[in-house]
Amino acid sequence: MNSTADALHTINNPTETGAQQIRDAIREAIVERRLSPGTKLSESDVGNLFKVSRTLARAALQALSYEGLVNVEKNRGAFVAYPSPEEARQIFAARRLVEPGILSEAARKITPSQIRQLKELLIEEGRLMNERGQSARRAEIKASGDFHLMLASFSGNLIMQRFMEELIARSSLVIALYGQSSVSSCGHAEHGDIIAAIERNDIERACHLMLHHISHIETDLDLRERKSFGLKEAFEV
Amino acid sequence: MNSTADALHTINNPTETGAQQIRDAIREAIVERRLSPGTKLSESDVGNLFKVSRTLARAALQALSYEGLVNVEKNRGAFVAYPSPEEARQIFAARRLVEPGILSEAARKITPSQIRQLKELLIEEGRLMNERGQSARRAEIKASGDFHLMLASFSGNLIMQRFMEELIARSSLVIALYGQSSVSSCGHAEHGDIIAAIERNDIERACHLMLHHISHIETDLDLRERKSFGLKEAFEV
DNA sequence: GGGCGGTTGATTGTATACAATTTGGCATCG
DNA sequence: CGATGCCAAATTGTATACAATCAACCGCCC
Repeated sequence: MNSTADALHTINNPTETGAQQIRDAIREAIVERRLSPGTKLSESDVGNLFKVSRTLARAALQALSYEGLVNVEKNRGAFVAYPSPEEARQIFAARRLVEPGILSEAARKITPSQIRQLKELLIEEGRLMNERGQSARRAEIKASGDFHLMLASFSGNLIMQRFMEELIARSSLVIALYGQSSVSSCGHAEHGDIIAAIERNDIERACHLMLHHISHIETDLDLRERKSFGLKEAFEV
Repeated sequence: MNSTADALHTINNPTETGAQQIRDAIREAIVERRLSPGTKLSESDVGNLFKVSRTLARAALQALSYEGLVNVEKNRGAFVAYPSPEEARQIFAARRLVEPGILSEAARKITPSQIRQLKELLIEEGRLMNERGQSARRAEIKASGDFHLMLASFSGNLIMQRFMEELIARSSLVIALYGQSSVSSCGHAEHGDIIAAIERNDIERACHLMLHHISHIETDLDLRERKSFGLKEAFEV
């Protein structure tokens, strides 16, 4: 769709072995919320869906479990992760812990061209915000995350970049589960403020804004233990 | 060996499927430097060694590649990771970025019992430092890393804990490759200073010490580009 | 009628078999 | 004698087959 954002995901090996393509496809489906948390991903089904053997399906699911997007339970199967409120809190705590540092590093070495890329992403994000439809909503979610990912890539640290990719993907899952308003919208303005602070080289301020931004996202969640998990209990009560 | 430290690694599922045991065994071998960076890990060999099929061997190697301890090259095989100087720098940059935050969080909620655990680990570390022999050296390396891992576990954030495990393991690889003096020794005193700072609740100071500690470890590396990697260039010049 | 145990079906765990790709050597040719 | 191209061995990529485990259902016994 937008080549600038997709470029962020081109950190893999040039040649992708089948399993990785499947992994990427499923991850995208999870992050874009086409697959609901808790959904069972049976190896056979995945294999049939992608026209490959269980071997590759299994490998893809294993890979996703390392990223925390899928839980595989021994002898039970793989399920789209269903983060507990506690897990959700830890994900955002982790983001508060690392994102200021990433932002500082990125801001320190950022080029005008890169600032322009950030602004383009911001515009794209705004455009999608005003569009209607599921597909636009998905793209908006993705663009919103890509802002943080782009900063991570500008930091020049591949390890932190990979970690951020994991955190952003898991955040998306959490928002899908516990998000209340269709709110990621309010994040848009904050992204703009952060860019502005970076541009005038006010790193301190940018970090401050980033922390608030992350907390705002988290505040908008309803993290009460509504574990409908055991659906039996829903009828027992 | 020492149950306190081993407890740190018991964050996995209670039931381990074969591949995970193999993964753990190989990881231990890499981290303890019984396997040199660059060593080829053929699927058949690994399978024969552990008396399992290639399927499980392959799964274990895949898992290790997600942790950055093994590189799998398409159609070429798996090799113990051979971090470039640039990768090494990024690993330590990542540690400087996250460890102060982890330390702050851990110090904030630490209990007297946990402080005692840290001290015990420190004593164990000192004991091993004065012993002779390869086996003691390995245990010392492990104990040194366990100090950081224990702090991460005390932070109460499983996500950061897992990330730290990856960083510590990869640090060990880097030290194996680029370490000069048999130096992790000097780290011992610094660990003690950090504990002391935590104990008198001087978090600011503890973080400061931690940053210096990490930098000291990195300073002791010889990160010059001796990439015999592209061996062509060795003759072109 | 309700709890209990075995049995069946489905799903995962593991091993083996086959296909594709790479690597090194050998023969051939310039 | 050196370079090039092809062939064979070895290794990885993928699919299939078999074993083990789990879940649900049914019948049985209390």
